[in-house]
Amino acid sequence: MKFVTEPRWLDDTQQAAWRALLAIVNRGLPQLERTFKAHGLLSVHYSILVGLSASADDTMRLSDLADAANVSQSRLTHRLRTLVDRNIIEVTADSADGRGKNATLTASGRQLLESLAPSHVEDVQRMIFDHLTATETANIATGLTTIAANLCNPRADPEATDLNNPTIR
Amino acid sequence: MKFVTEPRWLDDTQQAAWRALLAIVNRGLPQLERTFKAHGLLSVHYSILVGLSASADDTMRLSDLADAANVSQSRLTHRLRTLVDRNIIEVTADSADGRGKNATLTASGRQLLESLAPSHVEDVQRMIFDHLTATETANIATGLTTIAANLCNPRADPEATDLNNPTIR
DNA sequence: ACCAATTACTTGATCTATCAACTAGTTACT
DNA sequence: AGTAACTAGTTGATAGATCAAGTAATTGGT
Repeated sequence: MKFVTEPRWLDDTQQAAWRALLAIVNRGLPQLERTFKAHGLLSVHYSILVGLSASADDTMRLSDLADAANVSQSRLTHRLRTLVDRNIIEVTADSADGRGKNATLTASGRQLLESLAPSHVEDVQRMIFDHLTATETANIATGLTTIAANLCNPRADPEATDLNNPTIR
Repeated sequence: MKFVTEPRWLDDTQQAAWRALLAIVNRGLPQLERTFKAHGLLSVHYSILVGLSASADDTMRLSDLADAANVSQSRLTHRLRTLVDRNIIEVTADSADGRGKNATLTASGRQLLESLAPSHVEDVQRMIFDHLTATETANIATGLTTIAANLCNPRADPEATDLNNPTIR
């Protein structure tokens, strides 16, 4: 006798949510990419600029920036090349920690971000929020935020979960 | 005097929703990919199998299949290669329309799908729905479905919008 | 019946993502 | 102080995504 558990299939509501999410990701997001492509950039580049601009001095440690932009360090390194070459950001060695580097938004980088932002937010509004009531938006924000909060950090050690913490009393 | 409209910036709620969505896409979905990678497949492949299995006779026109899987025809063609080579699906010319082709799930293809599905839905449950109440799930389903319904079909002609239809009366 | 326009799908070039392996600097332990 | 383990970031190989251009069959207008 085998003890295989019956799969926890998605119910109709879950299916609808999941299918819709996949549609948004696979059809919607590529549309947003095109706005950036028109400027020779990717959405990753935009996320990097946004991440930096959110910092007080437009400067961030690369590892923190990767985290803010939801990308791996490797991917950040690769995508950073373009931005440095075009003088959109500058990367300097960290004086305190010889391993670390800091990325800073240049003046023209900030200018670029500010020129890109309006059309991007307009794209997002048209694609996403124009179709929702304020209540629906709030509901989605609540749910998605909860989900996002429970995603483990890609940079975090897989072993670092405390699932195996028995808490002996 | 310039007539530039002030950008429709995202409010706090919208920002939260959008940031959470990006986190789910950029951190969560790659995790799901890994389950498929363990079987030498991509999530695209899985979508293709799901699309086919949803059809009555496990058969679909390639263009319909691309639509069901939310991918371009080109991408479908490229990804189909693996599936055909491994005898997971079969592709045959359509007798009625000489241009068209039909993809069919083979017996071993269906078997593969059925072996993959349980771990995949478990992944989705753990990542998404385990963190939501039934009400939250329903709310998200409603909102995301509305958004998805308003995404234009990637296969549709960009000129085909009726925005320029003056409706002279 | 003809030919232009459209549809269905494929191809190949180019760019992007991922992953494992690598360098180098830092921390912690003894 | 010496060294093992860890952290920060880079690199390069491989594979996937995208896009424009291609082939071939079909439709529609005259």
